[in-house]
Amino acid sequence: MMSRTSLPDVSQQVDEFVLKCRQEGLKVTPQRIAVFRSLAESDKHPSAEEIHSRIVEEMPTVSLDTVYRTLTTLLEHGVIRRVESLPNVGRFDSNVDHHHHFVCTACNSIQDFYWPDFDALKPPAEIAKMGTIQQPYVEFRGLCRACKDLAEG
Amino acid sequence: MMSRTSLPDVSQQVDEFVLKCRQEGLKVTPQRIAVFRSLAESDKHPSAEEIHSRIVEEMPTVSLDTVYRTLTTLLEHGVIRRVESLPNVGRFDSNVDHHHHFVCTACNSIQDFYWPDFDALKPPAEIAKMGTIQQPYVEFRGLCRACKDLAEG
DNA sequence: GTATCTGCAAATCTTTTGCTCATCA
DNA sequence: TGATGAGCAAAAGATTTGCAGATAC
Repeated sequence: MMSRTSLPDVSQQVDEFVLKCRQEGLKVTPQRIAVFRSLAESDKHPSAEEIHSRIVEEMPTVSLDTVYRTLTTLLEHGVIRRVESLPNVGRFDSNVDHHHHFVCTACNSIQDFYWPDFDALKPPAEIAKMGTIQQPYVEFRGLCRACKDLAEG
Repeated sequence: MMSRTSLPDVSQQVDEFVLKCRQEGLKVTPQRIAVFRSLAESDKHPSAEEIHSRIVEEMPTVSLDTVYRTLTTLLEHGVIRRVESLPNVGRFDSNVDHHHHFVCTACNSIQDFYWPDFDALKPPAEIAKMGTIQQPYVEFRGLCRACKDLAEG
């Protein structure tokens, strides 16, 4: 897999996006293209609000709720991704020890685990350019036992 | 570090909590104890709402905003932790390739990176009991270059 | 032509805040 | 007693939804 430190070819990404939409039975509208292009042009992992304020400049009538709806639709079709794994509700933990999480993508349950082999691993060299690590954290996303059993029926 | 697969001793944790509050100059109130105890008793990483509905049973006048305020205070003093690293605003990514993130805890910027050495690592055995992994994901939390330079003046 | 999408407005949900009274140290 | 915290109510911020008109295929 190619690293994306170099500028991605946005128009090519948009072309692929259009194809993917057709494949998925999604209508290709100017709003959807604008939302996707804005996301593809940015390396800042923007919020819905930020995407909206960026695209209103060229498309003044686009509404924020269309941006939200578009993002949700594209997420559901796997065209884009959300950085957070959990829905927007704060979740808290009285365990302040260094530990990691297994997050169930179906029921949003969270289980703690420890992983000394990971803790011993040396971060990749390119990280030094990004900043100073305070906490290395692993999240395994998947189906928990209960949800898997349910799914397999 | 001890694994917490066995039931933690909640009253001992509450005792430590009381000491920690005194150390930090925080008043020890019944509401704060109730919030902390509820969190310590749970292994479900509950939300503010869930903590509240749990403690109103024994303390009917406690308000939800007190729970929020208490959680915020305890977070600020490092007594508890929030599972998510980012504030409650959805952040999106057009890069659906397998990759990891460096998240700045000061400015919330996010940088992508790739890490084949991690991808090659075998998950700990205890994970099998938890469920089926779909995506292993690493998040390095720390200060990005810009924020670090700012902090160092 | 028709199912799907957009824009608008309003609603919902989560979290924060100002104020006043109560309480812990 | 004096600073800090709690409760109430209202506000703020993020996201979702119902509906009527518009548009992609």
